[in-house]
Amino acid sequence: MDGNEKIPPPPPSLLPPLSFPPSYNIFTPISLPSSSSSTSLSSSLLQQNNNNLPPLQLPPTLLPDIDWVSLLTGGTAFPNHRIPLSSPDSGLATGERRGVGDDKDNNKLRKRGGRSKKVTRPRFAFQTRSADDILDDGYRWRKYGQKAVKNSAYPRSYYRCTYHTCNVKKQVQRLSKDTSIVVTTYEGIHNHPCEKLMETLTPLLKQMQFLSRF
DNA sequence: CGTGTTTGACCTGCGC
DNA sequence: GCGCAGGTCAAACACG
Repeated sequence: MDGNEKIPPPPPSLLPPLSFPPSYNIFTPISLPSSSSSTSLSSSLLQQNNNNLPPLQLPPTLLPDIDWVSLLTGGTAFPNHRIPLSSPDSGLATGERRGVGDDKDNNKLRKRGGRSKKVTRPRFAFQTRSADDILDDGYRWRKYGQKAVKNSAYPRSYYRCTYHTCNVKKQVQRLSKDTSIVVTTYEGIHNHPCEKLMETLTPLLKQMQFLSRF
């Protein structure tokens, strides 16, 4: 892992198109409440969506400030919309359980499941108008749960990043009031580069390095 | 066989 | 204290 690699921030005009299927529209980030449990977070998020749905389909020029360096090195793409909910630590919410390997020593008392009392990881959400529930963000995700949500005809799906040292999770839920809108909530920050983006960018960066010698 | 999905059970926090 | 709702686990299963 070399998140310290010096990757120059590519100018937006040189950015490769993200590999979103044609059905995707531009996403709209949603500011999450700064201090709340995950429960109220979810409900307030839905409330916002139901009552005050911001207009989607932002033109590309109005994309929110995306921190491409952070994105490529394992950070979040939306620093201005990231809401740190508590002190930045290793990132596990209270009562949350990691994989078998890292909690067997001193966390035996932790039980599985349960709602997180305090979310200590940065969370950010955005809406996507899409026919597909899962948008290809370049990372690999493993689904670990699905739950029916009250007052919603559609279940909420829970995903975890499959990178072995990465504990980023995301929730995906389709709005019942507007079934064309998918709300994706990310929790945590990737500690590894986005493979797909790096694949796309590597030739570009090499070319830039080559050209910069002249 | 490795990887990812499905799904019922289990656990916890919160509101009443 | 109890019930509900949300979040997670893990065995079983599917698929390439």
